[in-house]
Amino acid sequence: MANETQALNERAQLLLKALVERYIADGQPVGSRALSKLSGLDLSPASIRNVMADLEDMGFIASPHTSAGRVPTARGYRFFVDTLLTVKPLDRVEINQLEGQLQVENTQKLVASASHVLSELTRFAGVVVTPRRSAGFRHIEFLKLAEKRLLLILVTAEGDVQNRIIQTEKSYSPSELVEAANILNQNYAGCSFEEIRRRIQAELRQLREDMTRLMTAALAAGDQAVSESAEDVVISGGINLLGVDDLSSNMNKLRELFNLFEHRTTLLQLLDHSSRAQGVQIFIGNEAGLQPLDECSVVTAPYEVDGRVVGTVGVIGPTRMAYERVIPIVDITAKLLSSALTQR
Amino acid sequence: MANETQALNERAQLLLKALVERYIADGQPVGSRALSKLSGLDLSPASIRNVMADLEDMGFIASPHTSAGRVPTARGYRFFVDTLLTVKPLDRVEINQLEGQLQVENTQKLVASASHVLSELTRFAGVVVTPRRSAGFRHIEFLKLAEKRLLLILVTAEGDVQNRIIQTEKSYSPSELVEAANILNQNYAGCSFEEIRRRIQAELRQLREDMTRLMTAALAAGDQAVSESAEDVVISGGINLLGVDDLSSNMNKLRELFNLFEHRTTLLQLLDHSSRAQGVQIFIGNEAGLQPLDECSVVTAPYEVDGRVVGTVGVIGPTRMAYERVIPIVDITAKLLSSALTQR
DNA sequence: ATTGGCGCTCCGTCCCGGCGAGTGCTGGCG
DNA sequence: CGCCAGCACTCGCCGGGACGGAGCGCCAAT
Repeated sequence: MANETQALNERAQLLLKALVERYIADGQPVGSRALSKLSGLDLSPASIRNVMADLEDMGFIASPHTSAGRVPTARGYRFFVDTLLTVKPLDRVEINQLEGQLQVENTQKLVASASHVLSELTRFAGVVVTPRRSAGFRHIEFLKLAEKRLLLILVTAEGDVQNRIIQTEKSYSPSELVEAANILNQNYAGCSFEEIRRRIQAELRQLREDMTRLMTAALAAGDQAVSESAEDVVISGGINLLGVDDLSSNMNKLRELFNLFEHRTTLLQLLDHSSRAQGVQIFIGNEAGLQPLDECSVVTAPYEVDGRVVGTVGVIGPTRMAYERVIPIVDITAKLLSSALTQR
Repeated sequence: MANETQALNERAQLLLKALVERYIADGQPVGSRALSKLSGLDLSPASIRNVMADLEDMGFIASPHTSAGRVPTARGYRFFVDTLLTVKPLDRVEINQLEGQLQVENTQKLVASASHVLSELTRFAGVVVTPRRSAGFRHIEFLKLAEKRLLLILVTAEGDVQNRIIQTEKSYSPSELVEAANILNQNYAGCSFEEIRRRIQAELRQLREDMTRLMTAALAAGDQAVSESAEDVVISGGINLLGVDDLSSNMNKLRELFNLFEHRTTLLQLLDHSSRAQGVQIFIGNEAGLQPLDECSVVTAPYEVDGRVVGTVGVIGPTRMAYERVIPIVDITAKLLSSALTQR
């Protein structure tokens, strides 16, 4: 009677599955009566109730109050996604549509559109962690805007472009600017800023002092530009969560959630953490360890460039979400993003 | 008795002012009793009621239901901001703080931070229309990413940077790329893409065909990059509106509002429209002509570069907002943005 | 082991009445 | 004629009580 703490016979699993599916479908607590019809098993409501009582004891389901039906707990969802869920992969047509939505013009657009696609397809919030950059640059360029005002343009190793305005102490001529850029491009492309700064002191003693100063200023600005835009998380369609009744009933919860969205760093930690695993990963309710998310699930997948993981995509929605749909969407989006970035 | 349709004697104005101020302060309908204490006038509630009845007839105030106090109508607010309101300008300290929050590293950051500052200071939604660009470019550059894959970098006349990936049919050598960039920079910097495309056909017949093809491709991509990023509106802190009780009670209204935020173009029209006027402009409730905004006010001000209006900043909040604070904030932000952009 | 039946618990809804706030009106006063 | 005290009236906002429905747990019968 008491040693079924771990075991879960087939019947119980079937019923749990039916219950979760039903609850996901219409959001109402599921009663024994409804379950007896749905499950496919030929059992009376009374028998079902016994099983449900067991499931409740084991912590898979719970009743919101004495006489409502049962609702899956976080643990129930966990078991569901781990062993009961059957995901049907997206068909070709859907994948093509999805791919068509990605804007490949440049990295920023790509990331933004990926996030947007996730939110559109799931009608929840889409998140994408921007790709980690390697430390160096591929190309650097100066452009004179005004007397003592330069525009620094910097192409990262990944092929996206940063820019920054630099104030200088003296006015450099266009040819000086070209020269400085050439030196940097020819000798130091691909090195980390840290490294360059060390080497430049030693190697360029023969240069005029003002040139060295220009270059150090440029390197500082470049370093800052790259590190500042380092890792960020792009969130789309947070507004969709307003339309989710599970969440929009708790106005306060909702506010906490949106506050979390503003504090990017916290979210970043969670998503970064998940980029160590491979494949789709799911955090249900408090598993994420973030209180504002305790009625939410986060479905994530890492994406890569040339086989190296550089970021994470994901969806944030209510625990009561259609996992069998969301999971493949996140999975495919990560793969499409990987391949779009790898062609660079 | 009936010909005060337009006139509004001093007493009525004073009472209207007191009523609006009180209502803005605590959001409760204001009764005659409260008003008699607040107004400063030595009048009994009964007399006040007479005046209030007149104000109601004239459409300045209304009662939510038979026996609540009165609430300003859109027309009431309008009269209030037009003739009763006394704005106190921000003091130096606040202006300095505000200025410190603007991130001048580049145009995108500047615009984003301006929008953010607006939302932080007012605790409503901040909006900024990105600066209109002139049609041409200042500098153009090609960078080879892979065999048939180029990165096009384009600095606009305003000094900000666009980038775009171009697929080419043949593989160009680095020196060819430099040559093409030089031709474009030396001959056509500052011209509109339209104009260049016309001239290039005529003037460059002597060039090899593949060079012309490269340049036309670059021009097309550049044109697209510039026109696509043409005018957009950056919204910050829309979430703040969740915390505004006036709005968060009507879940549906709120959703409509956020939908509006997603449809940037509609908002853009409104804000563009307002950039024709000069100085701070206010749209109260339905004055904006947008149904989702009928319980909101929009406070806007145009900003300029070198004396030419190029965009608009603004705040979107509930009609019940502290206009005397919001107006100077929007005003100053527009001015700071103007001066930050003009120094380029 | 399964099941029908019974009693119980709890939620959601509706209805009702009291309370408080605020109004409109009237008649009296300076 | 302007002002004001008083009064009756109208609503919205609770809080309490009744009712129907859904669902459960338990038990006895099969």
